[in-house]
Amino acid sequence: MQLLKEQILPLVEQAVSAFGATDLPVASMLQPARELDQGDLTLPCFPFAKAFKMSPVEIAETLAASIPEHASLSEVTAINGYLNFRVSPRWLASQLLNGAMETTHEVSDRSVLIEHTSANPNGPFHVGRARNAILGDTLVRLHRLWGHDVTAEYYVDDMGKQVAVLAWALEHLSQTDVETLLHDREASNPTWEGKADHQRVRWYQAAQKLRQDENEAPPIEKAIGELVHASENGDEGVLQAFEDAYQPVLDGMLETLGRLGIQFDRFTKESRFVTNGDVTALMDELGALEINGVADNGAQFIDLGARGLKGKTEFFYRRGDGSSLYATRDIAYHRWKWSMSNELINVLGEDHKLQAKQVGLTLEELGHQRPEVVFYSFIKLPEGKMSTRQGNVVFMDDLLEEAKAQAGKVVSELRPDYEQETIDQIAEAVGTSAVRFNIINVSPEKGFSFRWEDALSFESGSAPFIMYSHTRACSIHRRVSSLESSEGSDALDIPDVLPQGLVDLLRVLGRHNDCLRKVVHDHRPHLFAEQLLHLANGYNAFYRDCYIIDEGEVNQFFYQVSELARDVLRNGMIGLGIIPLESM
RNA sequence: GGGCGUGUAGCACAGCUGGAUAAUGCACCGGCCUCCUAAGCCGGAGAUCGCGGGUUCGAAUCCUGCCGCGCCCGCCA
Repeated sequence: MQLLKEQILPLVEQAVSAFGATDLPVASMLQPARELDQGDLTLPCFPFAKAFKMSPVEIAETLAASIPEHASLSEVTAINGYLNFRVSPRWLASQLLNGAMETTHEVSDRSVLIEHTSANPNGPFHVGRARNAILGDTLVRLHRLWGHDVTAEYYVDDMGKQVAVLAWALEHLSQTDVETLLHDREASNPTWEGKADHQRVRWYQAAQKLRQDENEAPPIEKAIGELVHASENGDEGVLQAFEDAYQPVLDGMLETLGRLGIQFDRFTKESRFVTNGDVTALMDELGALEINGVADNGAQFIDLGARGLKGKTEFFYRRGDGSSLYATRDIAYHRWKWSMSNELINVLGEDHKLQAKQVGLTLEELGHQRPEVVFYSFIKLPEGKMSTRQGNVVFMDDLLEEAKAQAGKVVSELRPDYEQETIDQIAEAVGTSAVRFNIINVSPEKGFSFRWEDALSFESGSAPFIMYSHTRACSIHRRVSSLESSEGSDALDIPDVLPQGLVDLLRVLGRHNDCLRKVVHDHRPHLFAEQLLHLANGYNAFYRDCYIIDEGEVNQFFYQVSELARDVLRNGMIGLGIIPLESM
């Protein structure tokens, strides 16, 4: 609890220096207590034992006796060698209600560019890709909540083999060809008949099937190879044909993402860096580097072994025919990004780790910084990995429909008096929020198996649990507003003894911005999801212990705490992409 | 073979810049709606923190060796 630490650190430092030791890192040793029933902050005294020639238990006791009383503290105790500090709930309440949470935000003029998702536009958005989008968008939202200026960017892969395959298929295969080729596959869901991503992916899949056929493949490979080659050389006609092929697919994907509340500020096409000459200039620069190397056929690489890369150290950036590679263009893209922003964050799948390292080292070689990268492990189905090519996927569109249907069922049971339109709205909000939360709730590096039952859980550890607490606060707000014609007393009267539920809520609120700070700096949004669960839980206990409206009378102190919690909940939910409904 | 990541109750998952009784949800057992939304609240039971060594006053956390799982090791994207 930074709020408390600022107050008592000088007291603790003074008490410790009274022992005669001056250069001890008291500031970093004074830490949040893990055992919350023991206090809010703790100072383990074990490291002092040697220097002071006393037992930790004695040190803690001596220190406890020498800490003066302070408005922010209700209790200082020594237990088993720990010096524990308990915050004064009254002090905490007055701090929080007087805007302490506003001022703990970081003041910064940094502009942050977060690139995420950037999925190849070759088919509908599936759950396997969802971790990138949800993680990335949550980072965007949380940085904004913290006060950063953020640009969310999608890098459009508009010139690779995947788009070439799509373009080729749309040009050369008829609907009948496609359906014949895919006769043994599941038919496409009629719900999405009008959605281009769902339609065109069939062409893509059919082409992939043809490419596996020994007899059919050679001429197709040749044609596709020529297309790729032309695109890499900046052939505008081919690039235009590619765009015509993928843009409707991309639009369909973005529609799906929009339903999850995910939006982008900018789309940057890969081909841009080829056609504007950046890639050529980059390759010339790389060629002049000391660690540049040339292969037998004229292909060029730089040797990153001397820069700490292990394993295969040659990093190829130019083919024998002089054309660029994906990674080369990625480096050009990053140089451009550095010209736009002073902090770069990329969200990438773990399969990109090596590539990201190569790109980062190369950027450093060119005198740039490397971007920060958030890696995540793939989402699998219980049956195995998802793949658009093999058709083994759960489409996000289907997941969201199912989530909405399940949520709708719950709402109709719980609120039989609601009208259908209201039920639909709530169900949509609950469904999409639950899906986001289910994915953001676990740390990115951890493997994740998608399970319907988890994604559609609407109970305690879920988004609806948080949403529900928020609606309770909203309900109170509505009632109080309707009761009060004029504002109540202005001088706030904080009672001497506060109910436990209230104290616990204040403590959760007191830690809230500590959590957000850590989450934004370390790129670990799942910890913020956990914080919001604690906050919702804290609000529920407060709600149980404190009757804000008792026999028609509004307890102003309770109400202000409720309003603060409502505001923090709301902003936190927006930060996670959970929709803050006012009733449900 | 090499590199990176991961392994915590029946299931899922937090904690990993070393610190107290390892947190939370699901499932399981029991209690709470004549009072602000019970999608809630309270209580109970459930864990040799993958296995073996080491460092330390103290190890889920750091080091090391095994084992399981995932990803990567293209002049593909």
